[in-house]
Parts: sequence; C-alpha cells; structure tokens
Amino acid sequence: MTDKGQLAGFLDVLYQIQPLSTEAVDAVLSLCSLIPIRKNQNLQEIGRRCKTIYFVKEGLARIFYLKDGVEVTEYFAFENDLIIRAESLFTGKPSKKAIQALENTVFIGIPAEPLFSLFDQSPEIERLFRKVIEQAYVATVHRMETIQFHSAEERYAQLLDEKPDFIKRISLKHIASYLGITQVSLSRIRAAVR
Amino acid sequence: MTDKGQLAGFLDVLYQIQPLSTEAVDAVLSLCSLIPIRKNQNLQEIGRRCKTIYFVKEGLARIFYLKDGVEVTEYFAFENDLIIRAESLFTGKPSKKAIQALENTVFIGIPAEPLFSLFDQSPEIERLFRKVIEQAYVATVHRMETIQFHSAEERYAQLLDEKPDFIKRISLKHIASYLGITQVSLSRIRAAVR
DNA sequence: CCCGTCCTTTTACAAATGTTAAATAATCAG
DNA sequence: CTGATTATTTAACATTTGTAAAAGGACGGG
Repeated sequence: MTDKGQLAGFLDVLYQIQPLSTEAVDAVLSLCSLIPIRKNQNLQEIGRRCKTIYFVKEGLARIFYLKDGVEVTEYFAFENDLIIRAESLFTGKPSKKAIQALENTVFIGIPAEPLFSLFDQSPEIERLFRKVIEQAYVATVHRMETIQFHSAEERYAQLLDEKPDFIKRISLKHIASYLGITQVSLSRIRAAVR
Repeated sequence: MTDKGQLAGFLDVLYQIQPLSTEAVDAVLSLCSLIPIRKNQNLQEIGRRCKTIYFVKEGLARIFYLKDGVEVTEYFAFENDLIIRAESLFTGKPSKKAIQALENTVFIGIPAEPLFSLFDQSPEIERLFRKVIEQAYVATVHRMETIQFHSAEERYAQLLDEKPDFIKRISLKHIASYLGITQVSLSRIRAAVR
C-alpha cells in the first residue's frame, strides 16, 4: 500500500486514460509498491517470469535482450510510462528480456495476479488497463513502422523529431541498438547531419 | 446479425480466449456481419477512419501502407485472425493504411461503437476483447524483435521457421515488404539457400 | 492456344551498413 | 586532481542490401 500523495502524478496520468471511482483508485493503490533501483542495476533479470506490471515513477529505464551476445534495447520508459515484459506477463513464459534502470529510478510495481482478481470486482479497473494496453499496442505498431522499411538515417531523423528527449537523456549506444543499427553507424549519421 | 452456425469456427476461437455466456455470445453475434471481398480488392481504403474490428472468416488479407510510393505490408491475417488498423481505431485518427484481400476473403466485421457500448453491460465481453488485444500486442512486440536487429537472411529464415504458411500462400513481393527488404534481396537470399 | 500482364530471378553496379581497430572525449572513483 | 574506465568518433575495409534493367516464368482473358 502506498501513499496517495506520493503517487499523485501517476494517478493523474491514469485518470486521463480512464477516470476511476475513489474506491477503485484505493483498490489499485493498495496493490502498488515503490521500488527504487540504482542506475545500471536491473529490476528484472533475463530468464525470469514476469508477474508484475511496472510504471516508472521517476527516472528512466529500458527493456533489453541479448542477440548474439550484444544488448539490444527494445523499449525506453520515462516518467509515468508503462514498462512490462508483455511476452512473459501475458503468456506465463520466462522472459528473454531484462528491465534495467538507466538513471536512479523509482518504479511503481503492481503484481499481476491480485490486479487481475480486482478486475472481477471492478470492471472499471479492467477497462483502465485495457486502455493502457491498447495505447501500448498502438505505440508498438507505430514503432514497427518506423523501423520496418526505413534507412538508419531515416530512423534517426524520425526519432529526433518525435522523441527529442531520448537523445538528451539516453546514451548513444542504447539509442543505436533501439534503432536497430550499430553505434558506429549512428555516429556516422550524426557526423553527416552536422 | 449473423447465423451462429456460419460462425462456429470463429466462436470457437473466441471461446479459447475467453468463454462467454450464451447471452454474451448472442450479443456479440448480433453485431457481426459478413463482408465478402474479392481477391486484390480493398476492404478499407487509405485515409479513412477505422471504426470496425475485423476478423478473417475465410481467405487471406493484409494491411499495407505506402512509403515513398512503394507498398509496405505491415500484417497478414489468415483464417480467424484479427485484423484491425489499431492506430486509427484506438485514436480516432484517419488511417494511413489499407486492408486488402489477397485471396477471395470473407471478413467478419464488428462495429466498434456498439461493441464498446456492450462492454458497459457485459464485462465478460470487454474481457474477451482485452485479451484479444493483449495477444495482438504480444505478437507485435515479437514481430518487432524479429526485425529490429536482424539481417535480411535471418528474417527470412525465422519466417520460414515460424510461419511456413506464409511462404505457401503469399506472393514473394508481399513477403519481402513484410520483412522490410526488397524483392531482389529476397530472391537473392532464396537463391543462396537453395 | 496465344498474347499481354504481372511475378520472380538474375545481373551489374552503387550505396548503405557492419566490422575491427584505434584515437578522442567524457565520466567516475579515489 | 589524476588515473582508469567507459562512451563516442573516426578510419579503413568487408559485406550486405538497394537500384535499375533485362530476362525468364507463371497466369489469366480472350
């Protein structure tokens, strides 16, 4: 159980998605816990089953996995962003991915089992999380588009345009793997643009 | 309103995801309509708002969009697969994508507005569609992985492995754009493998 | 059956990206 | 502040992929 005041910003974000009754807010809050993780430490390790829905309260985190021994970044989460390993959470399989704090980060954790039980009593909570997942789905479809048939330069230009925060706060090696290109290639592109 | 018998296969697929009461099934069915589309014709055109959730009853369809005048295939839908233009349906914006039948196809269409209204009366229906979207989300995350940091050859090999049906029923030019590579590149890869 | 259209492959070449290694630059711990 | 570590850039070269054009193949309509 966590203090309402501490989570005001987070609750506000949820409210924009789907307003909840006071009771429903309290029920969700009763499941929330705050989890501080230091920079470069992992919240979740590769190979474990993911049974928790996370949001970033403050800080910055990523999901990454290993491909031929090289880290590939799948996703970045900023303040109030959802961060879940969907391929494990929704399937029950062990995840091939890790969640890592890129800055000192405080996560909000909501254990999935009790949350799903809440859905039975409170359809409005289920609706909220349905919409959260819908948004995540739309974002992922959009991200696929930005990668699918685009050159390295196009991907970088689009990222600059759509997510200028990324370049400010995230190291270039992580940006590169997020774009699906090598650090060297990204460096080259930046040199050419300049 | 559509006949229960005609949609037995479809209902069975839904049942595997989330069993519904008879009343709920009837309520969903009352919204379903069958839409036959001939090979190479579009069910939905680029630029229109998407207000319908589709499934493929029989046949084969794709979602595609234009990038620099070239068609890029985002998604293929086989029998009983969901096919939605999420970036329009869940945002209300006009879609940049078209839905096209690649074979003579019968779609099942469920208008979104009445369906969302049903959710208010029947949480179990909302749950069903929450899970449908969760599955679509997981599939999309997985698909992004297969593209993000993989060579053309790796993408093709993985597709052969995971979706052998694709190669059997879909023309190579569509496969190529789905993989985010050119037809020529795909031809080259096939020649090398052989 | 034949013609025309569309799909697929092949070729030759250009451009983009990966790889390896080294040189700078930035950051952090002590 | 200084040395060590880590991040970023640059360079040279190899490989992959794209582009354009042509040649086969497959297929459907008349």
